[in-house]
Amino acid sequence: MAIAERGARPARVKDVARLAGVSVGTVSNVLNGRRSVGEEVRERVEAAIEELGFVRNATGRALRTGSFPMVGVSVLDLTNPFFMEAAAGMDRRLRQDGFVMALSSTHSDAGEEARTLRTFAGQGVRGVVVSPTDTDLAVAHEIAARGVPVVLFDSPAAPDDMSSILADDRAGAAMAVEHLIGLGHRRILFLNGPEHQRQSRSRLAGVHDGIARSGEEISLSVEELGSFTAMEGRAGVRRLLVGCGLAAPMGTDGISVPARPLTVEGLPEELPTAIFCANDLIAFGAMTALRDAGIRIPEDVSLVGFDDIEMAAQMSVPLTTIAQPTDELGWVAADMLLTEPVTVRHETLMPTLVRRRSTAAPRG
Amino acid sequence: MAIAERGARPARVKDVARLAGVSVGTVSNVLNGRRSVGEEVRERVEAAIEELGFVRNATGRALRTGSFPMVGVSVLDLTNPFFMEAAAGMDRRLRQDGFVMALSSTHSDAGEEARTLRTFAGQGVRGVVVSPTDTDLAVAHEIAARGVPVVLFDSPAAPDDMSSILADDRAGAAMAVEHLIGLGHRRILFLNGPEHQRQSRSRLAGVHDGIARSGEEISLSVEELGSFTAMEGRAGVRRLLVGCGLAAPMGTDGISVPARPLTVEGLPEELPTAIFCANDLIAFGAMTALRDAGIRIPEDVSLVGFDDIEMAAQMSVPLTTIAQPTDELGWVAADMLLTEPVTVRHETLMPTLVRRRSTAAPRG
DNA sequence: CTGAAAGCGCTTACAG
DNA sequence: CTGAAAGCGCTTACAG
Repeated sequence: MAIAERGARPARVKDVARLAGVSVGTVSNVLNGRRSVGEEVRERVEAAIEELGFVRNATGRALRTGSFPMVGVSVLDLTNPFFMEAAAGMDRRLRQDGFVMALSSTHSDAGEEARTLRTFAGQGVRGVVVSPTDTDLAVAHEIAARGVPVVLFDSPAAPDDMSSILADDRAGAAMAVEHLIGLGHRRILFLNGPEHQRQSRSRLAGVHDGIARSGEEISLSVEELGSFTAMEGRAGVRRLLVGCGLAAPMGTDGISVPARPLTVEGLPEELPTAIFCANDLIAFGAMTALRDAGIRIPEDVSLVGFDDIEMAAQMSVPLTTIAQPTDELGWVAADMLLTEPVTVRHETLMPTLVRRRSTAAPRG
Repeated sequence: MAIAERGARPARVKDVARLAGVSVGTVSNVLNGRRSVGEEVRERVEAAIEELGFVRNATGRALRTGSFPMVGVSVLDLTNPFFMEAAAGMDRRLRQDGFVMALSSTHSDAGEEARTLRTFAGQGVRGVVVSPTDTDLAVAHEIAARGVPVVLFDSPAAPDDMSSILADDRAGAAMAVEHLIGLGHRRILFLNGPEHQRQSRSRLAGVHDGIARSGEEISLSVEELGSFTAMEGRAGVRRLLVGCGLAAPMGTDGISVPARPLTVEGLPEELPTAIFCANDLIAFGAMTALRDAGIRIPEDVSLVGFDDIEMAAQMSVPLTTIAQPTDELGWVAADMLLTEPVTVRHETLMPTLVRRRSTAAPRG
């Protein structure tokens, strides 16, 4: 049996009006509290609504008012914990106003992003929050020009027709490096994400800031990974260890080779005493690779992440990291689209250092 | 400047019709390919659409056709990797048909779930997929009766007005236990989720199936955790270790106390040789706690998870686990709502064992 | 093959 | 304070 055939036709304003003995305009007025309605009439209408189980049809309303109670959210990857924690914050804010969150993943593909944004616009969303694939904001500008408010998420301010919100990555990265330098580290590796992503560039700048500000002589090496993932972090550290003769090359099956036993005295000079990872997922992979090689955290190598996703506190060595105010970032992004009048705004939130157990003074 | 004031008014069918010199009905016909339209006329209309950058307004369309190109998805927790990987599968299927996914988290609260479902229904969604909070499906039935197709996700078949899709948890759990018994394990701990969740009960039944089928004498202990999280898994193993005298109690700050050194001979008899965790997150926490105590995986204790979330392969010891066809589960759930005619269907998919490095023959 | 008209469910000036 | 009517953008019988 086809589902569509089931079920009683739901009640409409017209049905409510008839039952209450008033006009549909009056029903609408009590629904919206727009004009003063007589006490007695209001009660009759409310009783009718109750009796019929009437739920206002959002489509009809949207057609009239021009906007559907929905906000579109376009993210790069649905399975990225940082985005999802931010999405949870947006959801919280949107629910307050009875809005719905339309969520779609672009898989970092600009074409998919364009499709998604246009679909949202065609559906009369109240606004769109987009974590942009790259710096080409053409389609975002296009829908903004069509009157759809957009907020750029985790992205810097763009020319005046769109809002933006992000954490200060540069300052956060500087904090991480200053923390390490403060502990006494002088040989530091920065495992960065791909350079074409804005976050990578900002965090690298912050690393240099931190070093400059410390006034210390720091030996810094930077490795650019292909993505912000655990797999890349693991492979990156593995390459480093192979280079130092501390591990055999990765098996072709992608499963790492068991570590050789290792004594502390055996750690070569080239090995950094601290690794700063551009996000927690990279740090997670790095931790695995270090552990495979029998290198202890933080005794042999200190590790710092970025984001403070939920998992960070649960890792086998709880991770010291730069915490983004992730939930708040999401909440504010949604709020920018809901509080009237909707204007172009730019917000930068401050990250904070969260000390856990993966950092300590360097060995030796 | 308020954003709402910006931008040119977007083109409507009327504008296209005027430019092409035809009626709006004809424009609609070429848009929907419903009736044969003259070749020359079609070209004129298409040119006009192109020139005006016309995008069909989904709200007007929805009001007329009765359904908005959107599917509502209600999950228990937006930051749960299993749900998000499933949501990615739904998103993939929905995008194919230009549908949008409205995603909302109920935080396992029945009241929130009711609100979410009613909101979706009021928005004229094509259908709803819901991962139900508990066994009270009253509101799901309510919207089904109002004509909104619903599919129960990760939930068993309900009485005939709703579709359902899930993996066979019971069979999966049996596989896990049979794998361990096959390796020679006879003392097994099952770290289960809360008993009020259907998954926990099914997986426990599967554990018993596996033991019964093996014909071996197995010493099984079962510990029920408060939730399917890493934190709970970690705490559960920690309690076990404290009970065996292998670890100091957890510090009040929630940070575990450093492990005491431990020799293999020192492992007490009461310690299970294998732990089966009701999901990968629990296994992740268990791994951390074991590592803290200096217990090796798999040499001292074997560990099996459930779900095969992305992280499973990246853990410090890559996790042997029962893989749910998560993406497919999501894809099929969405497909059930999109392929016409929409009928009530029930699907059960089979999980599979994925062997990685966290299981081996027992010590001794 | 094409057009004119009705209508989906709601909100909002406009009269009264 | 309340009602009648117009109209948001589209689709679809119904005529021609």
